[in-house]
Amino acid sequence: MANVTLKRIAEQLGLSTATVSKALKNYSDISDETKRKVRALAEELNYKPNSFAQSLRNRESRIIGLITPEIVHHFFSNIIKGVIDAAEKSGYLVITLRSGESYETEKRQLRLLRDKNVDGILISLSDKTINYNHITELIKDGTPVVLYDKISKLINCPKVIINDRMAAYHATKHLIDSGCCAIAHIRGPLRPQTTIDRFMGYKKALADHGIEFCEDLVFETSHLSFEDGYEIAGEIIKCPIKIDGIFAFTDLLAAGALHKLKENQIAIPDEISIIGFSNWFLSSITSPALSTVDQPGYLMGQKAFELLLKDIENKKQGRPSTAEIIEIPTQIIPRDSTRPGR
Amino acid sequence: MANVTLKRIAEQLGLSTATVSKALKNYSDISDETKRKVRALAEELNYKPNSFAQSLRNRESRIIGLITPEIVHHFFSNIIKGVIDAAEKSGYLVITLRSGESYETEKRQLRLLRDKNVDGILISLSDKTINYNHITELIKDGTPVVLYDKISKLINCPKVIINDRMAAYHATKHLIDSGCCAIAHIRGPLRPQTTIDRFMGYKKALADHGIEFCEDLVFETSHLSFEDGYEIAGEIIKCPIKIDGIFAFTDLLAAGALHKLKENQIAIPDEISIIGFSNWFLSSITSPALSTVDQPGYLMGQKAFELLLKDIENKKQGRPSTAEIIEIPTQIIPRDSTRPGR
DNA sequence: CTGAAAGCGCTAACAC
DNA sequence: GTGTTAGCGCTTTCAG
Repeated sequence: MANVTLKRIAEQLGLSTATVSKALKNYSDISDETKRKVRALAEELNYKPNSFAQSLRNRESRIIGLITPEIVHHFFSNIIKGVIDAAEKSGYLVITLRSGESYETEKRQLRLLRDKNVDGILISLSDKTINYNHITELIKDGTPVVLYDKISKLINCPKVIINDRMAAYHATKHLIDSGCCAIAHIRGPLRPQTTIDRFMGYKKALADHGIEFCEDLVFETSHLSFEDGYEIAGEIIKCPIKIDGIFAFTDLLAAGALHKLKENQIAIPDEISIIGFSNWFLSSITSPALSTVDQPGYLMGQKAFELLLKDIENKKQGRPSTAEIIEIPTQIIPRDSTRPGR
Repeated sequence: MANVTLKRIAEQLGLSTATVSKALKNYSDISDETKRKVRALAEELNYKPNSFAQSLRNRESRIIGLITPEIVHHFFSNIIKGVIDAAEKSGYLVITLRSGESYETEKRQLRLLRDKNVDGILISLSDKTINYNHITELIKDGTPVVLYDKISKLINCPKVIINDRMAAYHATKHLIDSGCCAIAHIRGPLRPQTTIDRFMGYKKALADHGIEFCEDLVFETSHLSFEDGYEIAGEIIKCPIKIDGIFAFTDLLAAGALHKLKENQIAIPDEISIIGFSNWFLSSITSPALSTVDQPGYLMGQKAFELLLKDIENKKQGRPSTAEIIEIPTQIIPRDSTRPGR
């Protein structure tokens, strides 16, 4: 039962632990003969280095932390997958934590990760995060941190984002190009940057195409749920202005709206066109299938890890963080809820 | 920059590290006065114990490993969430790994986790796992392991499962009760126990209700994808026997089949009724909404962690593993793709 | 009540 | 080529 340690191997071979350690690490100053013997015995005894001892010595855990607002979520689960896959390839393991969009939870989890001495942290800010001291202090104390998706411009560190403004611009333009001229926007809550950016993109697209912006065509929701989309579509139907296009903040809202419109025998895309955002799986199987904006979560996760790895290396070398910002390109996925553009 | 250690606190206070350590741990043999002083300084210097040193001493990491076949997956992501939430409540962190249904990957990841000295491992077997030595050896070596969802009866350890056989029985019965008598089954690949169990449940339900089992009504698929469901529905339509009910192995298959049937103007549920399995989110938003079997992933994840925790405690106390098996109840969710039963 | 000392298992600088 | 030594930071006897 007693664990196999370097010491044990050393004793059995009449060597010192130092020699055994070096032999296993293939140091050049150990004779081939010794290396052979050491390796053979290590193999035989099924030796495994004790990771705690290694970490203690080397001051690195080869574990990183990942904080995500949600796990059961098409976009975020793709990010998680991207991070975990990329990390594993580079010899890192990932501790995942779910903030549930709570500021307090986010703070607590950051502490948990720091207490575990993870080598770095990836975090997407919760919608309720109003203050960034918990992050900036962490960075100041030397923990590499990379923000992904929901970021704050006030934090100086590497980031991976999509250009929400541009993506929303193109989504809106897609509706305009296909002939819509009274375009509603179902937006999210005021706080997160993504909501603001998508709203701005929407406005800009209207302006650039000579369509007057109208406050009454913007519907705000807080839950980003199917039900919310459904409800709001009810308002859209009743709206005195005859709306012929909808750009929804997210696919779930769009799907809910779609459902309501269908119930009301409104022809889609001919009477009203709809475009969502995120390219969730569900958008491909509604009928009609939802046009949307693809937001490549997996890629985003990979890139986020790569940035973090770079920063971890920088720290090791005593170099400063790069604070590099990677923008992941998005893409319009035209399906059957919008008409072909010209 | 130098990290705050016990030693540093001890020096500043003219105490020994032993005393400081005990004071912080509130040992009864330290004077209140000393405790007060130590705590105050620790607070002031923002002392954080070094987790590597602690782990090395205490031989525990308070980290567990979780291997899942997939991450972007309604059911499994719910399990992950359940595990992570439960673990966090008990002071454990979770390293998640994705086997991607590969036996080799699964083996490698088990090794990674063991090398990191995690306190225990939760694993759902990949569909391609044909040999269980990698698991049994781990258990023999003393690592607490709990299997969830995709298990093997040949491994003796705690498990959390759903009663697939029973669930499938009830799903099939639901179709029978609503008047179907030529019921097709879209099943998964041969290997995993879940496929076999659901198939058995289907057969048993037919038998118990005087419906003859017919080989030709069983369609096998390997991908469990929307497309596969779509393809197979094509075969179902062409089938010489007039099928009036479909029990699909999973919601995705059912949704694909639904789509094909609708394209062919087949009335659902009147001409053909469909029931899926898992209660994925998507099943609630198809039209008609899919009847299905709810498989509570979140609960499953929680229970899996609880069992693991018990086993970790058992190991600490030198007691043997319980090998307890928890069966999570499932529930039929009747929606609009089946008729109301009698 | 407090401290000295040993040691968890590993690594690296420096001798020999 | 190999060994000695000195820790990494913490916990826990066991003395005093």
